[in-house]
Amino acid sequence: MPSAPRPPDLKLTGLIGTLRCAQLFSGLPAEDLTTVAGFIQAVSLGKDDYLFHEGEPSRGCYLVQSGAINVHRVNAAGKEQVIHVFRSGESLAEASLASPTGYPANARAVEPSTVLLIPKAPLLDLIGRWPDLALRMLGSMSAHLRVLVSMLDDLTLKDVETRLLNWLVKHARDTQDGVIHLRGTKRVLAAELGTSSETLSRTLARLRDERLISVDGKTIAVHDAGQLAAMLRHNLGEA
Amino acid sequence: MPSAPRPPDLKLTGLIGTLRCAQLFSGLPAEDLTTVAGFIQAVSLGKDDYLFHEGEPSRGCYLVQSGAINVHRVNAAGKEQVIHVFRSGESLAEASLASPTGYPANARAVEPSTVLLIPKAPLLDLIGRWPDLALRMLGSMSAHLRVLVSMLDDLTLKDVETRLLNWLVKHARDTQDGVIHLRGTKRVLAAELGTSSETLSRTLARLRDERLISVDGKTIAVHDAGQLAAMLRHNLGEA
DNA sequence: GGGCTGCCTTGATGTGGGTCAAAAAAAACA
DNA sequence: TGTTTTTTTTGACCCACATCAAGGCAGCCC
Repeated sequence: MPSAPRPPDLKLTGLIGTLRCAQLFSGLPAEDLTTVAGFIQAVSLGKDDYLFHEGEPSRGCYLVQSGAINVHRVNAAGKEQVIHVFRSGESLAEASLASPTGYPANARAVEPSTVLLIPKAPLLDLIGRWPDLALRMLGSMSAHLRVLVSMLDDLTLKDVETRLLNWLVKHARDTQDGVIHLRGTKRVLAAELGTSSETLSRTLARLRDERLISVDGKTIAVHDAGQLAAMLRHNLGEA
Repeated sequence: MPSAPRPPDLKLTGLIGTLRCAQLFSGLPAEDLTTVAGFIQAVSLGKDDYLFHEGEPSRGCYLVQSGAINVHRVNAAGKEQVIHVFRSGESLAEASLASPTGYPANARAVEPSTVLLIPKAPLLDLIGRWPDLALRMLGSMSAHLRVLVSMLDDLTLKDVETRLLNWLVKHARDTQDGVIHLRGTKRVLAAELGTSSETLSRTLARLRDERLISVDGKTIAVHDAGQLAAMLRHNLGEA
């Protein structure tokens, strides 16, 4: 886990910019922002480097500056279950701050990334001076809880086609033209859906053959979101 | 959701006792405890009464005083997925405090219960004056997160034999002689394990043929819990 | 007794999807 | 540019499990 040293002034300015954009710190008075920038540490990760492992005592929580961090568990059978992929501006591992048992999962960079480590002690200190921060952290954790809860929902959706439809419908809503751009590889998406890249490939092909979507590299175009949703409802209907 | 009015003085004393025992408030100075007791509201629930439903705007978070509250989701296919059963002293729905989308799940009393509603506004106010409370709430949420994460682990325990072994080992621990008495039919157990009664029957038969258990009606006798556990570990080992 | 009605068990069959293997396509690198 | 490396796609195969269907076995009540 190498950390690249950089000219402190430039670094500081960049950091403050990043912090200002993160929902965790937006609205924090400039002077506090500088304080925060003073105690955070930038960490550079190469692809597949681990940021932390399950059970390790918590050093603090993290803010993704660039790249993508895959948070996952390895279940007793040795299979990796993706919990969430965090991208720039998102914060992770808040849960570990107040937990005696260390990090609850593993975190690994899916691509070269830089992450800001926000050490535990000064952060807890800052909460005392700026209680609003606690609220934001609660908010952020409640979002994570929601992610987990929705994963549970997804996992109880039986077949891969249904899970993929669900994913497509959900993500097509975030765009206006129904064109979804994958940020990671398809293998990562497959893992997120709890399947293999082969099966994902086949399922996408099936939907393409039925003219419901078109796929080109990392771009998936949803032709008719309504139709997909109808198909999803239909799949759920018989159970 | 009827709330029973009671003599204010006695009520107050009882409340403060409850609060002092809850990990959320233990250690809070007596005067603050009184403040809290002043703004919380007791709610009495009959069996199967709902405390809140998914999506409802948050009134605040809750502390179970007596009884048991089942927090669950209903997934798209209409199946109810239990997230956790909260019992006296535990707090729930902290996540809803900082979330714009209301409660993330449903909560229903599994038996007659009394719950303390801690209204949102004054609680947020108290956090400002006593930041340690925020930490405790973070801690409590991180515990909830862990529960969810361990549920994920269970759901990914792939085959039925493994899930059944897991169930047997867990339940055999609650008895001294290793004899488990089913409370529902085998079909219900099958549903709990996420399989069909036929497959459960076959799997039980297999374990019986290997002399690991014996089955007679609603009674399952585990001959050697250690051996089952070893088998479970073995199943998990290769994958 | 002889019919019901549930639950459990066993057999036969079909299929979703995981895995191995290898070709095809894209990206990365020299 | 060609060459390696990674990703994606396809094909072949297999297995765990759901599902359908047919008996056993109880406990019922008439």
